[in-house]
Parts: sequence; C-alpha cells; structure tokens
Amino acid sequence: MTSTTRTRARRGDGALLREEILRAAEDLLAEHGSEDALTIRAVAARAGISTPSVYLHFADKEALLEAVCLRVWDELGRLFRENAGGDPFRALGRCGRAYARFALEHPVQYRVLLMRSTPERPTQAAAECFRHMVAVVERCVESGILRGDPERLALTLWSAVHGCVALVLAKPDFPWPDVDELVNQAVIVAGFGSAMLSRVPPEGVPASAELAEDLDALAERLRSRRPYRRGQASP
Amino acid sequence: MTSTTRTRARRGDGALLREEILRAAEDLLAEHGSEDALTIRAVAARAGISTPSVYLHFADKEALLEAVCLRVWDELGRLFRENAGGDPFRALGRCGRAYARFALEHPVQYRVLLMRSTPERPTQAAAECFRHMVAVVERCVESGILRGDPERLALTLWSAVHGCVALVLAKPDFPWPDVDELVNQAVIVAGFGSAMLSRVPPEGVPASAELAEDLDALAERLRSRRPYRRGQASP
DNA sequence: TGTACATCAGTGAACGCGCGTTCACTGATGTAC
DNA sequence: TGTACATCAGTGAACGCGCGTTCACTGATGTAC
Repeated sequence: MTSTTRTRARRGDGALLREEILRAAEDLLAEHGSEDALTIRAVAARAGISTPSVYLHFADKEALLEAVCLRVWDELGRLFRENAGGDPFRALGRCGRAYARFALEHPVQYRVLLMRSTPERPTQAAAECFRHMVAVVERCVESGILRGDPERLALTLWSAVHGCVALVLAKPDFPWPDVDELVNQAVIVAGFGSAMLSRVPPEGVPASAELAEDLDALAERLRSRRPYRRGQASP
Repeated sequence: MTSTTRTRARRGDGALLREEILRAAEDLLAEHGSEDALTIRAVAARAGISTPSVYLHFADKEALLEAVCLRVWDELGRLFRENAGGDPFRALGRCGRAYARFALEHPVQYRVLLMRSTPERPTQAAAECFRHMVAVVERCVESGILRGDPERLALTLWSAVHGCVALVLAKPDFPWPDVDELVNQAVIVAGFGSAMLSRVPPEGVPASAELAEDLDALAERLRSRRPYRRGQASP
C-alpha cells in the first residue's frame, strides 16, 4: 500500500473523495472476502484520509456498504440485456450463466445483497434483478417452450441458479468439482426442469422405471432432430 | 419471561446447566431471527445465570453458536432416512421437500450452517448432509431415472432446493408467493431437470419451438400412462 | 490590485457503547478419617 | 457421629478492545468590495 499523499480537493470538487472512498471500500471487500472487513476506520485508512472524512460523503456505515454493493449491480442489468436476444430458451441459459458468473466475480457484493437478511434498498435491488429474469422468461413462454405464470417460473429459475452460486460462495472450502460445470448443470436442470413443470400430468407420473423409458424415448427423438446450433449444450 | 430462580446443580450434575444454556440460546435465535442476537451476555441473562458461567460449558462464543446449530442438525439425517424408501424418484422428491421444510423451520441454524462463510465444523455438517443426498440419488441412478455421477447429481439437486429456501430466508420481505408451492416447484424442476441432464444430446437441442413439440409429445405419453399413485404431483 | 471575509474540505481527539473474556472469589456439597 | 478438608458450581467486578460517531477545530480556496 503506497501511501500517496492525497492533495486536498478544490472547492466544489469534494465529491471526488467519494469515489476514492468507494474504491477503497471495494478493495477491502475484495481482499478480505468479507463484509466484516468494511469498517469506517479501515476504509478511511485505506483511502489515506481521516476517519471522520468518510462522513462527509456517507451518512453512516450502512449507507457506505449499500453504495459499494449497489454500485456493481448495474452491471447485472447490462448482462441480462446483452444476453436476452436470439432463441428464447438459449437466451435463458446464457442469462443464467451470466448471472452466475457475475455472482462469482463479486462474491461479497452478491452476499450482502442476496444472502443477508436486510430490508429496504437491497431488497429493491433483488426485485429489479428479478424483473430482468421475468422479461427473459416471458419470451420463453411466448415461444411455447415454457408454460405458466412467467413470474413463478422466473422465481424458480432464479432460485436454482442462486442456489448453486450461494453454496459455492458460502462454502468455499467444500471440495466442489469444477464450478463452471456445476453452474452449467444447474442452468440445464433449471431450464429443462421448468419446461417439464407445466407438462407433468397433475395425476402424477408412473414409477421410476417406466418414467425412465419415456424420457429415453424423448432423448432418442431429440437426438434425431437437427440441433439448433452444434457443439453447445442447451439451454 | 418468568425469572425462575435457578437452584444450583448438585455435585456432578454441572452438565445440566449446559442444557439450559443451549435452550436459552435457541430461544434467543428463534425470537430475534438472527445470530447477532446470540451474545454470551444475552444467553446468560436469558438462562438466569451470570455471564462467566457460560464458560463453564463452552470454550467460547463460537463453540456455543456451533453447538446450538449442530444440535438441530441430527434431525435432518433422521428426515432423510424416513423419506428414503419406496420408489426412488418419489423418495427424492420427498427428501427435497423435507429438507426445505427443515430449513424453513430452523432458519437461523440453517443460515449459520449453510449461508455463512465458515470453515471447519459447519462445513463438516454440510458434507454429512450431502452424503445423505448422495444415498438417495444412488437409488435413482440404479432405477435408471437418473444417470451419471451420483455426487454431481446430488450437488445439483441440493443447490436447487437450497436456492429456493436460501432466497426465502434471506429476503423475507420479498412478496413471495406461497412458499410451499415454491418449494414444490423447485423440487419438481430439480427432479425432472436432473432426469433430463444425461438425456440432452451433447450436440445440442433444436430451437425452442421444435423442442416444445417434443416435450409436448412426452407429456402426452406420460398422461396416457397409469400414474404411480394418483392425486400427487411428482417427483 | 489589495484585503477582509465566507465557505468548504478535511482533521485530531475523544465519547460511549457493548462486547468477549478473565480473575480472584464464595459457598454449598460431598468425602476421608 | 463429628469434623477438617477438597471439590466443584457458580459469581461480581473489571479489563481491554474495536467500533461508530461526534465535536470543535484548521487552513486552504475562492469571493466581494
């Protein structure tokens, strides 16, 4: 940590410090991998300023933590928009994978926003994220591959991908197999599982052995079809 | 909170207090819904003893929290054993639902053990929980309904159900639809999705519209079969 | 062009809190003789 | 049966820590006249 001596901001440029504080906070989170590392004192020290200076730009500690986390959240919206085009079922898969990648790249922010029990703003961020998913699901429903209430479907898809990254983030010491493949499996399971959801007869399905036969028949049929694009798993 | 005056334990019965401390800690967690409520001081006050007395039975705060959480964990193993019998695919569904119910009934313990980034013992508990799931999955693989490495499959199934309860626990203020139904959907998605996992051709699947046709054909076939047991969704 | 003054970024020192933990202790209970 | 003593459950008071936050302040920068 090279202690570059900060030169005081010009009049009216006080907001510049805000940026430096946020960056210092981000660095702390990234290095320690836990929100516990984010103390006003540590952030100030990291930014090379005195502790009370933080209060010139953030009302309190919670406001700072929130700002750091929400800052990165815009990126998620962009990812959804980028991946939402083309064949709907494939787009769904791409979005799921992008979501997981995002979460794994910003572990602490993701944990604070979606794995901590907090009211208010962070929940709004979750709701916004949810709306993006609904949009993608709606196109799947239009195409016929998914059926049912898009919001319900989106919730289930969301929770499936969330579960995968949440476990990995919470238990980094667990002997996970290749995380990318785990995410990929979760996305495929979520996609095909959702597609089956509206197609499972309400009276129930046959016993495992018979059900296996029918699924094998489906698999055979799928194999005989021309794949949408080769060399890539789906959705 | 009736302050029943504790009578000092007889010689050799010191361990009795241990139970009372654990119960007091459980009550605190249940009431406040957060592990932050568990302070040595609060637990002692709740149990009607002096603060240092806690140290007669627990090495430190972490040991107490751990004991409170692991205490409830045995129940999970019992639930798996109870639900593991019968048709494998159905057993899988029952175990998933039981798991979710367990998590929702012990929110704080679940959060501490599976949603917090902690090393050592809690991770062992997660591993033990995982082994139970593998056992159920193995029977599914034997029956042919699932295919592939049981551990991989179990991980994916686990993460799907975990995602559902983890989101609900983390964002209780979110306008969730009926949680039981959400869990049910997650379980069905996880089950059928996993069944599809090994059946998706590696070259990829056709476009959404064609894929929808094939799935509809499967649905038709399932409807014409005699259901394993009527009036109950599956798996 | 010079000077008094307002404004604003930033600071040093301290307050007060709740916490985990420790220490020397008390007094009841059992045991050896 | 009585008595000295060891043991053990449990306690009161205090230590020390890091924290969020506040307060009165400093001194550079710009502005009015």
